[in-house]
Amino acid sequence: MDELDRKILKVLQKNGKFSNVQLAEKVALSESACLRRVKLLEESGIIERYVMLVNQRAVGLGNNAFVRVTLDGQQRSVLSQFEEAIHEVPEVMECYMMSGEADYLLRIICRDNDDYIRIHDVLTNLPGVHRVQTSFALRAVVKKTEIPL
Amino acid sequence: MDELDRKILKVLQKNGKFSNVQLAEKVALSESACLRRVKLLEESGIIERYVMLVNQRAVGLGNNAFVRVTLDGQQRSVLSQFEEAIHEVPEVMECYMMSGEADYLLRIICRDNDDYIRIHDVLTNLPGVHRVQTSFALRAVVKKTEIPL
DNA sequence: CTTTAAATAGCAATTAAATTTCCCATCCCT
DNA sequence: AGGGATGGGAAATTTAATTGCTATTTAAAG
Repeated sequence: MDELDRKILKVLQKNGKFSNVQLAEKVALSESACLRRVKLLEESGIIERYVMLVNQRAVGLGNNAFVRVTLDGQQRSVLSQFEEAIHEVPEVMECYMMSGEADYLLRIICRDNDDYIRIHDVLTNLPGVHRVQTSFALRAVVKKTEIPL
Repeated sequence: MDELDRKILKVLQKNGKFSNVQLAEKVALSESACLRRVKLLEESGIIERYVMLVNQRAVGLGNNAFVRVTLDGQQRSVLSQFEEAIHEVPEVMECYMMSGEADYLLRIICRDNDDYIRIHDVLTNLPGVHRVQTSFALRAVVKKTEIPL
């Protein structure tokens, strides 16, 4: 990964729709060389995938809630049962196993209060869940997918 | 937004690289009709943008930390100064204004402990910052960009 | 330093594919 | 029945991906 690769990644992180031709121009490289590099980045797994981003607000899912989950215990079986189950909850956008107080931290999205109640209920009844505590986001100040290179 | 639009969004959220031809086939629609719908979704702002996702781990930024920030006060000027400044910190992937305890919750990415110390220092010295408390993610269990439709 | 080998860039031509446009048909709601 | 919205098909245009080869650069070894 040299400077050119970083340049390519930066451009594509901003706009994944650029054609190889456009990209080549932006990074000041020939088309063939540029394509070669992109392919390598894809194969190496540095480039994970290309996606389209939907505006949460525009589809009525503008509310973000952070949920701290504590489990009944920390045995491997309890954890993996919970983790398997959490994958199936579509409103969970992120789920991290945490150090400190709670066992997991989730970001979930919801339409409104009633919707949250429904999801809260789902979470509460997931296997191994002991306690869930929620904090609501009032506003998203920063929301990026571009990682600094 | 009817069922067809949702179908289109679902497909494109999974893979933003599909050509209109491929997409049309997947959602069982003619190319022209499909293109028309995508254009409308783009213009309406429901489709926000297309991006390439980099594998955090693969570039050495595999650590996620959650930082709760409390400010000196809640006057509009304090908030907006902080918010403006936080935009300039590249390691901050998400920043939400929160209800409850802390004023803001951030997700930041870092290389390692030393890197975190550096970033912590940056955050601490942002305008208006009173206190920062960090929790580390030990592992990412779920990390999605697809919102349920 | 100089030589050599490997890696990477550039160029150009080919091949293939996708976007866009236009018009007509159809469906649906009032 | 009428009008608005949406779908289908196909042609025309534009654009991009891919390839093979040569030149150049880089890095390592002598």
